[in-house]
Amino acid sequence: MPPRPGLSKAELEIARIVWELKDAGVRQVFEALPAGRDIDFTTVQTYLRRLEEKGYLNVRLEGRNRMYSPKVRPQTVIRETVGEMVDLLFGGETMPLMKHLVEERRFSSADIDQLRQLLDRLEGDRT
Amino acid sequence: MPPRPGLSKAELEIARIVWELKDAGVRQVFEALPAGRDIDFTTVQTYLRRLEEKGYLNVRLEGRNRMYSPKVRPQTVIRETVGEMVDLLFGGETMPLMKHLVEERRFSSADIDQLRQLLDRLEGDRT
DNA sequence: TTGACTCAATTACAAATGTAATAGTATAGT
DNA sequence: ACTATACTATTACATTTGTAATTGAGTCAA
Repeated sequence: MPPRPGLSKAELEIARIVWELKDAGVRQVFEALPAGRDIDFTTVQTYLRRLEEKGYLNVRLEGRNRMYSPKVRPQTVIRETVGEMVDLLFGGETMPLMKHLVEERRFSSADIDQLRQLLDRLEGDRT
Repeated sequence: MPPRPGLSKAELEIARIVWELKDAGVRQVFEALPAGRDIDFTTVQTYLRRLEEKGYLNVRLEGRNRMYSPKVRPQTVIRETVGEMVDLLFGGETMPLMKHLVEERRFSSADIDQLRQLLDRLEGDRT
């Protein structure tokens, strides 16, 4: 169903940086890596190239340099990735994942309130 | 942090079947595959072997046959897998994922109610 | 006892992934 | 013009993953 090959972990990590920067060359992406993420400049290059090959990024030549920008929206990638995980871990059902998250991950009271509001809005929209 | 190598998609698929069957030989796992999942018997064998090598399954000889059973609880695998995905997609924050799920995946009114109850309980327990 | 089966064990192998070295080319400073 | 810089492009390579063929050994039916 996804018209593109899936992203690997490392690719996803790099894609996120490009989403954030909107438009960036290898160097910028490289420098935007979180401190402590020890990875070679040329490795970042490879990931960016693969992201482009897979259809996730646009490339444009800025002089001699390649500038990368998002082609597929984060939301789309998120939807596909989460969907796949729900299939794999929960046989395609979302509720068990929700349950897991609510029970296993820590939420603040503010978070809980926010979630309640989300639910209210959701129900409102549907009715 | 995870003391075991991660699971690949195919391995996860097979692991889920073993969790369900509790204790099963290759043949049983093979037969428990969803109709339409076209995969060779020996491939299932390979996955089971790898799952054992990676420390996710126990093996025991039943006569001449290997019987596999879960060694790591589903909950643990789920926690690790979801955690990794949250890191990768949302920089470690759970709320954006919750938001995504609520907004992008379809929930029935019953689901929504159930979620509310979960939240109530959560808040109750904490207070 | 000889196939037909059923399993397990071994081996295979291409594609994907994580990671990088190397080589080539333009650019900017001296 | 020459060299250090900064990029790009090409190539590499081990590991993991998806998938299976092959080989060997025990078992059952005829």
